[in-house]
Amino acid sequence: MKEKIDLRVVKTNRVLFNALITLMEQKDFEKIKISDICEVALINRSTFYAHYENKYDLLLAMIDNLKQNLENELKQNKEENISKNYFIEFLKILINHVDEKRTTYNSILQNDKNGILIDFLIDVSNRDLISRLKNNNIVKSNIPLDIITKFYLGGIVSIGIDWIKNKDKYTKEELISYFDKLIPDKI
Amino acid sequence: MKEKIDLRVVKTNRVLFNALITLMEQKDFEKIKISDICEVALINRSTFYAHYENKYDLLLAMIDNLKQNLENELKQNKEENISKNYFIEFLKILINHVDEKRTTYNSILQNDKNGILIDFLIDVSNRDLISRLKNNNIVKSNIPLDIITKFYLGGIVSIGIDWIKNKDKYTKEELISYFDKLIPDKI
DNA sequence: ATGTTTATAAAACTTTTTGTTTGATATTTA
DNA sequence: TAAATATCAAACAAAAAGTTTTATAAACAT
Repeated sequence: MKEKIDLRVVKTNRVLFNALITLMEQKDFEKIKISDICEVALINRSTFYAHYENKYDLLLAMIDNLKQNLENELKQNKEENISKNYFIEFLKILINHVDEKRTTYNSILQNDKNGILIDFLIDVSNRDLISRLKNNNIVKSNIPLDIITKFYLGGIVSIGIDWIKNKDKYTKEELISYFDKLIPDKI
Repeated sequence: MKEKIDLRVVKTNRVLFNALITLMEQKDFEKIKISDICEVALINRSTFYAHYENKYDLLLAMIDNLKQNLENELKQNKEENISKNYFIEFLKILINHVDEKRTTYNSILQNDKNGILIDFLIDVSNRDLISRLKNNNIVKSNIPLDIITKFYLGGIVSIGIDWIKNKDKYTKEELISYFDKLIPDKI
C-alpha cells in the first residue's frame, strides 16, 4: 500500500520549501506573496495551487517535514546507540538537528506573535525573578544570568499558555503553587 | 508636553482592537481581511488606513496596549503593597491580568508558528525528559506530570530560541551543560 | 524502448482585496 | 460658538489571489 510519489512532485515541494525559507529570512511572512514564492522557486503559479491552498498551508507542510526529519534522526540513534543518559543524548541530537537547519528555524521564529508576548514578559518580570533566584545555588553556578531567567520564564510561559488554553484545568491558586515549587527559592 | 488624544481616535482604536480579537478567535490571523476588521468594528476602511498600515501593525499596537495595562497594574501594586515575596506577588498580578483578558491572550496564542514548533518538541521529547526526571523530588511532588514536562520543555525552548537567534553567543557544548544543570537529574 | 499517465508551463481571465483620493459631514476641542 | 480634525461615503486604481484551458515535457509502467 505504499504510494509512490512522482519525482516531479518531490522536486516541486523542495523548491517551494527552499523558496519560502529564503523569503522568510528576508521579510515578514505576512508580506510574502504567493507570486514571490513561485518566482523564487521558478515554478508556475498554477503549479503552486495544484499543491497548496495558500502560503500558510505550505508553511505547515514544511514544518511537518522538519519534524519527520528530526524523528528519523532520533529513531536512527535509538537503534545504534544504547546509552544510559537518554535525555542528554536526545538533547545532543536535537541541538545538532536545529544547528544544521538553523536558517530554517530562525526564519520560522523570526516573525511570530508569541515571541512578542514572551519578550514583554521577560521585560516586565526580570527584576522580580532575579530577586527570587538570588542567593540560590542556580545563580551561583557559572550559567549566565540571562540564560537562567530565560529558562524559568520560558517554563512559566509554557505552563501559562496551557492554562490560558484550558481554562478549567487548574485554578489560579494551583498555578501559583506549581510555580512556587518549580522555581528555586532562597535556600 | 502631554499630547491629548482626540476622543474619536480613542474610540476608533478600541473598536479596532475588539474587532481584531473577535476575529482572531474565529479564524487564522492570515485569513483576516482588513475589510473584515472594519466591518466588525463598524468603521470605514479609509479610517483604518488613517491609523494603521496593515493588520500586523494593528496587532502590534494592541499587544503594546496590553503591556501598558500590565505595567500599570504592577506599578500600582508596588506602591500599595510592600511584601517581601516580590516574585510570588508579581505572579499573582500577572495571572490575574491574564485571566481578565483571557480571550485576548488566547486569540493571540491561537494562531502562532512557534507554538507548532513547541508542540512538536513536546511530542518528540516527552519520554526522554520524563525518564530523566523520574525518581526525582520534582516528580514526587504533587504537580501533574504534564505540567512538569511543559515547564522544563518551555525552558529549553526559550533558551533554544535565544541560541538560534544569536549564533555565536555560546557553543553547543555550553548549551548542553546549561540544560544539564538547570534540569534536575536523579538524586 | 515505447506508449501511457500525469505534473508542469503558459496565458488569459475573473474575482477579491488592498490601498488612495476626494469632498462632505459630524464630532471634538478650545 | 468657531476652528480644527476625525470619520464617512463613494469612486477609483492597482495589486494579488485564484481559476481555467490547452500544450508540452517528464516520469512511470510494462
